[in-house]
Amino acid sequence: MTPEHGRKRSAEDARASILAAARARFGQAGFEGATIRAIAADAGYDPALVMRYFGSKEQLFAVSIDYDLEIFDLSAMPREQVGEAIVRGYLGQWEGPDGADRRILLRAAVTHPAARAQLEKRLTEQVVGPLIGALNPTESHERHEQRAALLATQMLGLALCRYMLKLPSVTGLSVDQLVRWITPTVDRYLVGELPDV
Amino acid sequence: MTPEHGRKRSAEDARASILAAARARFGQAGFEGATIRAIAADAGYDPALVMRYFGSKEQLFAVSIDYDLEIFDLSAMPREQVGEAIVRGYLGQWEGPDGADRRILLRAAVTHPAARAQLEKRLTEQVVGPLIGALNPTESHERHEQRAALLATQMLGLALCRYMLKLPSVTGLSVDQLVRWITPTVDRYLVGELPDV
DNA sequence: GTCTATAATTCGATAGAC
DNA sequence: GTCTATCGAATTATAGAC
Repeated sequence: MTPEHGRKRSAEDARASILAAARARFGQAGFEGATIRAIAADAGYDPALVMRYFGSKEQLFAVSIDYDLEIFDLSAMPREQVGEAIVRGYLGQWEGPDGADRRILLRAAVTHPAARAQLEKRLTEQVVGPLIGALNPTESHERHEQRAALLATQMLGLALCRYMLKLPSVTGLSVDQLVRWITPTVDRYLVGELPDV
Repeated sequence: MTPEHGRKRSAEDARASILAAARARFGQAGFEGATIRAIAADAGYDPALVMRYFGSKEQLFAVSIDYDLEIFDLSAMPREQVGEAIVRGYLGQWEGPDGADRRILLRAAVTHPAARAQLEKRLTEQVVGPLIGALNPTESHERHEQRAALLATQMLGLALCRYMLKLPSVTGLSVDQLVRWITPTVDRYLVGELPDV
């Protein structure tokens, strides 16, 4: 409110509103399910405005999935508590106000190549090195990737069942129950023994 | 080959070819990504034939995801070996020739309500009772559903990462490695101790 | 800057010839 | 039974008025 000069009042507002509406639509309906028209209607602007500001549906989608992922600082934490902190922090991110942003990426990753690539990149850059590498400094990079792979199957599976598919048996569990029961798995994948085959 | 009378030669053949092509397309592109035209082209028939045989895209999709799921007989197996048998059997189904059928359901479940409902129904009917209930006859039904929920997060997450997203770190693992490392998790979810919160 | 009007595709579905 | 032709609706994207 109270714009500086009345000049370019809703220019950035419009862009922000459209982007917010786009994230919501993409997150709920996926890339092909969401339409420019619906996004524009949600934001209260004309579909042509969306094209003007973002160029194309593809570029709007690219901006929508390109958000920063805050990573917890686990350096000052005892190794025994890292697993629980990760599970609880992960669930908190999905349950919180930024959960919609996460849903976009996971839902679209199943059908849209750009989203899939982004998810893979994020896993490599933000999990393998800073998290698993830091926890197991003496292990090989190959072993780090193996741990990251196992961790991904459990964590992405959790998000898939609870926030995408909304399976009643999974949504029926409390955050505390999930943390209690899944932490041992995450601990083992993170720093536990992984016997060679 | 060698049709009985030459009469109605490719009538059933056409239906089968179309259904096979539909399963492949739905599995790769999802419900909205697949088109009647592309399915017909793959099968070598006219798009109008697809409509004639299946009525609508929705009905064709319903038939495509309505396949029987062979379940392993675990009744005669020692409880300690059940976890490994499930993980290995599960991976075998996904890796085998029927893997395409599974991909349809999981991929479409993320965006299509009918597929999501079918997946949920299958989880309830084929996992909660016959598998987990049989393994833990003295536990409550609520506890059975909790075990099924945990199992679903790990198993669906595994399929998601390996066969849908094809994350390199996960596809880079061998079946034996996955069985070795994930079985302890599955064992715990199936029959292990789940402390109350 | 914002919106109207519309072009250009693409889709599912239908009617009807052969 | 199979295919040609096409309809009607929905979509992205563009051109241009105000």
